[in-house]
Amino acid sequence: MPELPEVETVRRGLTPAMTGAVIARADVNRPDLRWPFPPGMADRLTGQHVLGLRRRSKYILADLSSGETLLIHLGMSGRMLVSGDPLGQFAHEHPAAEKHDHVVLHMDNGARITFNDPRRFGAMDLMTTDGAEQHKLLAVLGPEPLGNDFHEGHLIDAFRNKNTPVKSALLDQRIVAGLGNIYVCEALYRAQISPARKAGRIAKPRVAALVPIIRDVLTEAIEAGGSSLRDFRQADGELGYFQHRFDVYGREGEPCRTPDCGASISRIVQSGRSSFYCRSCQS
DNA sequence: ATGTCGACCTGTCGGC
DNA sequence: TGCCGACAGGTCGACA
Repeated sequence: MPELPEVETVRRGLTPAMTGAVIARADVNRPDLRWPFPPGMADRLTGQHVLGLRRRSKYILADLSSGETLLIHLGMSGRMLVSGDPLGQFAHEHPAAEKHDHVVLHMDNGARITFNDPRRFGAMDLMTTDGAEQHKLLAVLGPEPLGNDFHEGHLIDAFRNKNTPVKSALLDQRIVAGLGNIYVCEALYRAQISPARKAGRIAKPRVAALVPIIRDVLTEAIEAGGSSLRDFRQADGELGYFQHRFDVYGREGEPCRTPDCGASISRIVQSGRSSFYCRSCQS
């Protein structure tokens, strides 16, 4: 589920349950996800106050009172389920444990945070909060697409002489950090740029136009609560479940939404990933 | 340096 | 019903 808007949605869902609360107990049910967990992870989490939850690209960062920061990545299939009743408004039962519940945080406010990840491409690590941005996984990241460092000049520079398809370039987290397969497809459709076009062969005004388009797509998706299951329990007890309306992603063979276009959406495979686009509108 | 590709995992779905 | 291949929201690291 996780590109930037989904991760931001998860972060916002976790915040009322975690920020200001204490991790009373941490169950670590296996030694690793994509990589081994850091030594003594359960002990290093237990008893810590959660000072705040930040997001960098697709990573959630939980700052702890110990001076350490917990890094969380959801990989392809990672989910964070909040259960219990942190706000004291309703009496929710904790659900039964499920297969692939790898880490469970029991908060002192009664909330329970369950990390479930069938494919185990996700990750967790601990680092000192001071200098967290130097963590190996964070140090290589490019600018936040919604931040001030992502601007026309940056993208034009990054694309200059690039021989790789623009689809791959936008998935490159060193160029801009947070896009994934869905939102790259959607942004390229709005920009009317073919995913197969070489990044270095797009006219500068068209590259520049991508910047506000990317910001818009991501902002709209965040406002919509992400494009996938919102599988955390809301403060009002609702199980959020939002389905975003895509223009192209997953719409192979369906009609292009551009008025009077009449073409149908195509799917091609680029570096092993599906790209959806309109051959008529995008070049 | 740059670009491509396999690898890491489990689950689901469609076709035969 | 069962088996098999294709595919899935990511990205690291090996290799040309």
